[in-house]
Amino acid sequence: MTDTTTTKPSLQDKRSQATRAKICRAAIDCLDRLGYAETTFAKIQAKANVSRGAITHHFPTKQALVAATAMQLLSNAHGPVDRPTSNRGVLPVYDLIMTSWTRIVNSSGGRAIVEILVACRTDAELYQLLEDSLLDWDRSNLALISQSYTGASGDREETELLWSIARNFLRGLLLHEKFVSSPEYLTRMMDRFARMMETQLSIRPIPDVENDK
Amino acid sequence: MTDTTTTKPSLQDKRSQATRAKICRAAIDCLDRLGYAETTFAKIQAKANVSRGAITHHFPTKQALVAATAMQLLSNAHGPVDRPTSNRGVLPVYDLIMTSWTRIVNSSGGRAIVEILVACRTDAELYQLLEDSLLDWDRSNLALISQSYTGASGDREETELLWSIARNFLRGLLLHEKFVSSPEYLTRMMDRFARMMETQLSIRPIPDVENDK
DNA sequence: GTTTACAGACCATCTGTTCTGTTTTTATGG
DNA sequence: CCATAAAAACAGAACAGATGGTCTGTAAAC
Repeated sequence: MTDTTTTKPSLQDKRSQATRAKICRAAIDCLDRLGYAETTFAKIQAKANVSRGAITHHFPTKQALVAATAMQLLSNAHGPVDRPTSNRGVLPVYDLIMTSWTRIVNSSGGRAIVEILVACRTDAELYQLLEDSLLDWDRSNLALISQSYTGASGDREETELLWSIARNFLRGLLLHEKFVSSPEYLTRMMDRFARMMETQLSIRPIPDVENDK
Repeated sequence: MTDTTTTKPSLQDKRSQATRAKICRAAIDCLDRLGYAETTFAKIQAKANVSRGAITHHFPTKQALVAATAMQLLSNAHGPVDRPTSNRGVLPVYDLIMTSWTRIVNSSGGRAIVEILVACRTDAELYQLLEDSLLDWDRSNLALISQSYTGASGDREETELLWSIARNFLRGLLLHEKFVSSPEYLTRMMDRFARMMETQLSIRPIPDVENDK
């Protein structure tokens, strides 16, 4: 469909991708505010200011639309791991956890992703569309982390396990957020978890850049 | 509605609560297998073998039905904390985590609860019905834990924070379960997390039962 | 005989999808 | 360069099916 060989960003493709992006952006907002079930064609249409026909033209089915939205979200979700806020060096473990929460998980996109993950559990069609992509993202995300961080044992799987644990905790926290007794309690939970992770995970010492093989 | 003063379990009340229980049981099954949105009156009706009228008689709205189901589920969700499998003494921390996963969170009821929690985030009416009950459950659950376990500092809030972290991790794990690369990886995650918790949480030493004040 | 538990028809509304036009872009050919 | 046909992007009406909620009727319990 879209030419991946970087030959020509033809006018038609540009227009097409523009509305496609508008639709996905509206979908993210709906998923965040309304949840998967209430994220309907009508709502997206109204939010994105596009016609019904435009949506159905680009996405044959609701699952296809959500799947496309998920893929776009995932590419943005490598965030604080990919580029630490300080331009040189790697984020301390404590800040990594905190930033992942505020910038990634507890954001509009992060909440949308959780809605999609939950939907995948019971929507077979959506699951099938996303299975491979999500497994790939998971792998690359873990690989990215183990480039900059390491567990006490130095084992790579150890690092990946710890980061998986952190991610799952943050996602679970999203479900609990509305039922936390006070906002400060949530802050303390985050702090306690981040301090616990500090004892298990640390920044990987400089890998001697020039002779890495 | 139901007489809480334990005066008379009248025949009518018994019949009423029987169908009510049948409906809730069917709702749990639907929530687990189909998710909140697809948990419809028709599906519940078919699964529970009751008439449409019976459902609407007991539960005026879908949110009321799900809220009632949630309350019933919560009372069962104190599980391994309440009664350890070994008849005397308290479960080791490692086993507490493992049992909570297999018996509570990753069970039909546990998955149903997560569906409800997710729905609460975007369904204002459902949230309102459950807000107080869920906060109460949270408090009593944390209180129960800090009776049998304690963190390194001995501080009660420390214990509660750690257990909250564990619960949120387990719930997050539920969302990730379908996208884990292999079942063994999930086992290793559980093991790694449980071992990490072992270093932070421990069984509270005998509280000298007679003079506790 | 009055209240409660249940039964089932009824309905307005919404949802995903399909289908038929219309406009814009692109490819073609002179 | 322009004319023109084909294809793609978009617009919006139409529709079948499902869903939550209401309403009337019936049997059981009190």
